[in-house]
Amino acid sequence: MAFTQIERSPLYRQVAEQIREVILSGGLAPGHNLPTERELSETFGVSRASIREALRHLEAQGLVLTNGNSGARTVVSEASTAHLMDAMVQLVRLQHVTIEDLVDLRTVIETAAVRRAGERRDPGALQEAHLAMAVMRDEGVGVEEFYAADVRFHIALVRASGSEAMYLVMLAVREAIARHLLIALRSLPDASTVLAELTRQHDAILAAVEAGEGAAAAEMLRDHILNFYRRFVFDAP
Amino acid sequence: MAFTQIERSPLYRQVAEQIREVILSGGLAPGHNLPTERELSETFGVSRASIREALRHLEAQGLVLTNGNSGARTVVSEASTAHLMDAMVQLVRLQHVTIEDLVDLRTVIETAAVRRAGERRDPGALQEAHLAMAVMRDEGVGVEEFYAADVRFHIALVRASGSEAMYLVMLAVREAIARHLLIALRSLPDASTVLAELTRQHDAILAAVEAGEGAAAAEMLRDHILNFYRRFVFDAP
DNA sequence: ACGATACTCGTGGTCTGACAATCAGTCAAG
DNA sequence: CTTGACTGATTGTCAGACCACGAGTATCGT
Repeated sequence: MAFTQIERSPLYRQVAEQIREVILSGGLAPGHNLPTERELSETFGVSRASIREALRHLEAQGLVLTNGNSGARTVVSEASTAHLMDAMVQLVRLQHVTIEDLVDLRTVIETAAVRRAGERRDPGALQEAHLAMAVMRDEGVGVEEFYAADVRFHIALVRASGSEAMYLVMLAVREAIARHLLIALRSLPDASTVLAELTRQHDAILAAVEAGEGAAAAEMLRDHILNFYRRFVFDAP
Repeated sequence: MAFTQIERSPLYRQVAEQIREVILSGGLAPGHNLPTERELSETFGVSRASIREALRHLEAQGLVLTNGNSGARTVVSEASTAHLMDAMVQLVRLQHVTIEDLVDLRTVIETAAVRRAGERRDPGALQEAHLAMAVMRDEGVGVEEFYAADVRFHIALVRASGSEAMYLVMLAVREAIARHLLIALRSLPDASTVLAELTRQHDAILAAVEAGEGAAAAEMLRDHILNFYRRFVFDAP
């Protein structure tokens, strides 16, 4: 008695699974061409239609990418964070995760990152933060530009922590939050004074990081984030 | 001079995008049947092959799901975290993120979560943690079972924080780490003493949370995680 | 009247063969 | 040396067909 349930999965899924495994195991390096659809069709012994469905599956997972044009080979994709961000955005839009939760998570990750950034003082990433500050300091800056610079600033801080994982999750979280944040910023009555205040806080945080005072920077950052959301986002649905 | 790149996207992508947007906007509730492929083919004015490729795309994104068997309708999926986890696992396997980074992120999130859990003391989630502890306390428990219970324990702690976002990211991070952790556990020379030590630490952490001493729990948790990885994982590639 | 059996119909899964649009070469003409 | 046309290969798309399967529905024996 060692009978086991027969599992039936469609061909396209089996094909996708095999190709995925090869790519993840490094058997197919990023940037290289996949075999042509007709070749795959022959080697797997299934029709080209099934191969194509498998490729669409892999495409959605960000593992291969097609140029959209006819006549261009399908290629193994570079490791990309785009669909991680998509996945998170999706969960938010499906109401599985609330904005409050995301802001909470953002605060946790970002304060921890800033604390580390204070110890490392990565000049490259901090340089990027300074560039973003320059944009925000500009008097006549529009709300959209300011927001873009704000994201760059905060992302640069996390990147300065040296943790790729935190950086990734931050990207995803920011993307998921973006919509709400922009709405809040656009509906500000006296935008310029608020933006100036945010800029001052940014300045202080960045200075603390560069002085190696990570803990102080983290403290300011927490207030910076929480105050903003409490004042402008959560009350304005 | 305002030329913009001409964008050409295949039909299957346009179809997928439209359907995706409808689902995310709530126009198609989870659990409901999608129109049949032949109907979709007619309403979009494209062949069934293109419709199917679009469906494979959505399937990979976790938005729809097919029962695998023929003769079963395609259905709008419940919001699921599975492909968020997949996305993260993928990035790790493609060497875009190191295990050290993930452990770092895990520590940050988990300590923050425990701190909150100490304030809330969610009885349901803590009950789950106790159940996991019972398994780990069993003398004759195997390494695999212990690991599964360990994951349940830590996940329960994060869930007790009440933050869905942290819970999600923790799930993904744990999944991505799992492989390495299991290898480390399996290769332990004197497993039972190590497991007993881990269990004692778990006990102390859980007790601190239930006593409302979140900060103390967070401190112990940090040591618990970092010590383990330093001793058994990082040195044993 | 009622439970079991057989049948029909619609669905997704798969295949085939075809054609169009496009790209990467090659190669001759200016 | 550049330009343009030609060739072959590749992806994108289509129409039409068939199969396996599940859910009703009708039929039949009791």
